Amino acid sequence: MLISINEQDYRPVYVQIVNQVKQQILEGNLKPGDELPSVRELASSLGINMHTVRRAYLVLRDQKLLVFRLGQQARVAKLRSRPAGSAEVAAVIGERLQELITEAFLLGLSRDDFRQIVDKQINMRVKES
Amino acid sequence: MLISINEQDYRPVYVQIVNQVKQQILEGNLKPGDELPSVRELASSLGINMHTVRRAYLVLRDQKLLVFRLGQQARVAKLRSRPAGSAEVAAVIGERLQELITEAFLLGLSRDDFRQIVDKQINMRVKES
DNA sequence: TTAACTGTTATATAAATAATATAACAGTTA
DNA sequence: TAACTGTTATATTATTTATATAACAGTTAA
Repeated sequence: MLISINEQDYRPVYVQIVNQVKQQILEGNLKPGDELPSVRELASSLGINMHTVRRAYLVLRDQKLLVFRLGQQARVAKLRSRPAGSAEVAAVIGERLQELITEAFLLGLSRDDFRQIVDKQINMRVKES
Repeated sequence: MLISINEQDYRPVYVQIVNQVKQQILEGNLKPGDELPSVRELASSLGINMHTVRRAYLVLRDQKLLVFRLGQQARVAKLRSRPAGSAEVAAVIGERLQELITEAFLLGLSRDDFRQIVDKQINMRVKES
């Protein structure tokens, strides 16, 4: 599994891991039931502490993306669709999107520039929606 | 000027201020040359320390969005267009967008859901692009 | 000139978060 | 049994965030 730490990234290491695992799941590189590398293994390959990896996994478990069984490695959870969210989810995403749009426009991008990037990113890595 | 601190927000207070000032500039509520509230004034109205506000202002100055003159309040800078960025800017925005898209899709949104939110947010508060 | 406001600088400290370090324990698997 | 899982506990370090005080220099208006 491809996970890497970017020293330049201002975000905590464990957050970077969380995001990358999510990405892998979305891309289909990690499918429901797949085992994740053990916390010790991933930690040693990244040159970081076991507990930092564990923290990332715990976040993912809280978000129902991973499941644990005692004595076994973490696995990707069955990704049940979450129809409940739609309205609230849209609100949350919308809010975060607004900040990115602000950023983009202040950096000189136009509406169409932005929409183009959206389309590119949407079609790039996503298996199916 | 409307600035508020959200205790629930996981981000540092100074980052929240930075984002909200950017938003105000983009919305046109703050125009080039406009004075910002003094660090002491904004701090006291938010119930936080002067230096926390100052830190936010310094970030905005580094990003060329504010200008300072000794003894005077911070002002909104002339927002010169930044044609230099386009390619790299698109890359940066695209990267950040990808994470948001990942998040959205894992929460059950469809491509069209997402595009719809984009359009809504793009047209909502932006004066002109 | 004074008074009251600016941002600036310096220093110190507190609080919270992030990351590491060790160690032992319980369950799983071969 | 041996070697691997995650789990729990505790302690420590490092970094970031935020606060607290105080003094200083420039601006502005009375």
